[in-house]
Amino acid sequence: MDTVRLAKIMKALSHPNRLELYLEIMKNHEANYESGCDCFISDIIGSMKIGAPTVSHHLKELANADLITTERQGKFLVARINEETAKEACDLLSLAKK
Amino acid sequence: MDTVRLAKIMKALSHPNRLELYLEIMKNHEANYESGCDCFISDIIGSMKIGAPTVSHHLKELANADLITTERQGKFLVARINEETAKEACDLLSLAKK
DNA sequence: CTTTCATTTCGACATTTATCAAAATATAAA
DNA sequence: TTTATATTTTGATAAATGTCGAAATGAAAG
Repeated sequence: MDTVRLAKIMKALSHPNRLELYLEIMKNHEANYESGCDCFISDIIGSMKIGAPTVSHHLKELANADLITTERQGKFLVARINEETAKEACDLLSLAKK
Repeated sequence: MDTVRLAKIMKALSHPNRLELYLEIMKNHEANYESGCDCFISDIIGSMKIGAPTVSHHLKELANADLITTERQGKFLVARINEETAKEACDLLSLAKK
């Protein structure tokens, strides 16, 4: 992985509200992994301190960094964690703790 | 670890030049771990695309996020990786790949 | 078809930030 | 003490960014 791409991933997680959004999606991801349920953005928006336009903007940045994927299901938007990207970023940081 | 602190760590690694600086320190860190040598900033500056003032600024941000520590040795500045911080950040990302 | 609800786009604004040149400081060397 | 080298501070500037309100779009429901 090149430096620019890794920096992009880090940047996507560098803002408190956006990181919180990512962690929230991750929480749903883990909770619903076996049940097969999905993470609906509409459920998350209510619990966050920022408005819907800003959430939409942050979701695009997370998706643009390949940290999540999104898909529309009818009226709603569903988000999923891209495990591979998180793993790549983590692997690089891991070099420091060897 | 709280969200704000983790975001701060990510932010410190979110700029290509600053990330490169961190990785460069890490490289020295690993190369010199056994020999006990240190990472001299003066050696790094020449190989980077940015000037000394900017490097100094980035080092402060890395140190402020607890990603590195710095110490003056005579004329020179020495940087060391704080392994614990990298591990914390990595552990959080690891949640995604379980 | 109209209404309602979820999401996105647009336009704007205030804040942050990366960078550099120039000056200042710190420390070693001559 | 003077000179040379490494780093930091200051001041300034251009660019990026997070946020919101209002308007637009997509899709289901009545």
